[in-house]
Amino acid sequence: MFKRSPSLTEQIKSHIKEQIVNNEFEDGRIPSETEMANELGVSRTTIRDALSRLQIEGAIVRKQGAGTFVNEPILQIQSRLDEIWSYTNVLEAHGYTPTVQVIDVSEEPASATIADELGLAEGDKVLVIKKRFLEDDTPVILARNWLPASCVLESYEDIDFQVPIYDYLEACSQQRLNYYLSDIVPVSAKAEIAALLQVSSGTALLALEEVGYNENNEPILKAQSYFRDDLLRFRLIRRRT
Amino acid sequence: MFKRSPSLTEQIKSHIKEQIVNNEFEDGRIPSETEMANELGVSRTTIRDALSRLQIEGAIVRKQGAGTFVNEPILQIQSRLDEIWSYTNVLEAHGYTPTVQVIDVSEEPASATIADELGLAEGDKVLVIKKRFLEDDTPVILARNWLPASCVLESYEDIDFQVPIYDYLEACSQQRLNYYLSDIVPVSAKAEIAALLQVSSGTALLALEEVGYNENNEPILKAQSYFRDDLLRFRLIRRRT
DNA sequence: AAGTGGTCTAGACCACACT
DNA sequence: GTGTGGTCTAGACCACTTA
Repeated sequence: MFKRSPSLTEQIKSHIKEQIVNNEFEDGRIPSETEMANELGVSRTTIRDALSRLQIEGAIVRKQGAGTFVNEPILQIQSRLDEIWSYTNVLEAHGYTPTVQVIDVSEEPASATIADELGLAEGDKVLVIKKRFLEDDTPVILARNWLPASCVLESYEDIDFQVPIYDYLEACSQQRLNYYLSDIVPVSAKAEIAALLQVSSGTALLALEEVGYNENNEPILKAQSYFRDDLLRFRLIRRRT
Repeated sequence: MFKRSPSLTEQIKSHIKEQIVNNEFEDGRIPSETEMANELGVSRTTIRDALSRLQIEGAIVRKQGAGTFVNEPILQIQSRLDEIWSYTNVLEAHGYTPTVQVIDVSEEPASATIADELGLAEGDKVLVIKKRFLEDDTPVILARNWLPASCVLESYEDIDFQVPIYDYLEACSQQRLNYYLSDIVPVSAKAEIAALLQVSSGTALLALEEVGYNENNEPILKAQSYFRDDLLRFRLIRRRT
């Protein structure tokens, strides 16, 4: 029934996830681990691994002695702040069909702050990319990215900056963006930003100030993003630790 | 070397975590799974379970073929928004020794919004608790909680509301708070809130608007919190999914 | 080539929840 | 008591990194 690659566990995870979203389980109760293991012809360990991954995602809850259940409220959330990656995808998940505007691309010497955050020397060249995400001519997100010019292999005029920044990084350097460490900051829109987002000056906006790291935990990217709270709201699950 | 309870896995997790925080690993490299299994006299599965939990916390990274490593940048973060639970603990982690003020406790009929969010009928009694968290007479957090009066077993005048709200819930009802579903909202401080947090009106504040759920995914608590961004900043890790 | 983490099996016993 | 998820074992093979 299942092939070798991707892993059995991953295939079974997808299989169960599909049944969940199709609402195929009575009362949100998922069959017992032993039952599924027999049914699908794999060991219970494999089933358990698949369920563990779904549990981490928040799709299910397990209750010792009682059973495993679909986690309905959490499945409803469209934009979990800890899970967003591409802004385009976030907007699509909200039901928008977004467009991306590249406002400006320039090469600048690194300020002391940016040099410090990216592990560069002050004055080293950095590439600064400004973008705007809109839906129906209404701006929703404003983003600014800084990355070391040393990682840019080709002339940047030739490049399509509409692709997500991490795709660009992977393509033009040998770097792979692994995770962001983000500060969550409430701000009052200053004139420049207010104009670009078409809100009145002083409007409360949500901002992310973040540094992106590669797989060796080296900083490779700084980003600053502003979100219109009236059009896009982020959510989060806070679990007991 | 290890006892039966808590589980072997949990003991080994703590054991490794302790070695990590004490910086006992050369170059942040953790011994191989096989090595630790032999060393500690348990099966490799048990070691792997312990490491998996540390990985979920973000304390380590595993690289197939290479090894397991301490995740230094993530260990540095003091206030991860997805991990906070008690505000008192958050402030302590920031190096403060906070005090808690109970501003007001009252019983009110539920508005339509609150009734809807808590699964009550409009007009049902709810208990409203307002608190303020300070450090050295400087207010840092403002919190308001709504909970169904029906779950309050005793007269609320007798109760010490300084304890975290989830402790109170567990004590006075049979409910256990399992997780919050939180909206992250940037706001401009209105006069009343600005006064209580001692900031000027219009200051950008971070707010959480959340609903707390019990283990059966039933809403049992509504909360609204305001944070002074200049004194307390939340962080988050955004991983690739 | 050697060593690492990733996957998978088959089986055992325990702790807890239902009824 | 019966069935559930939680823990744990011993062993096998695979995929990948490193030297």
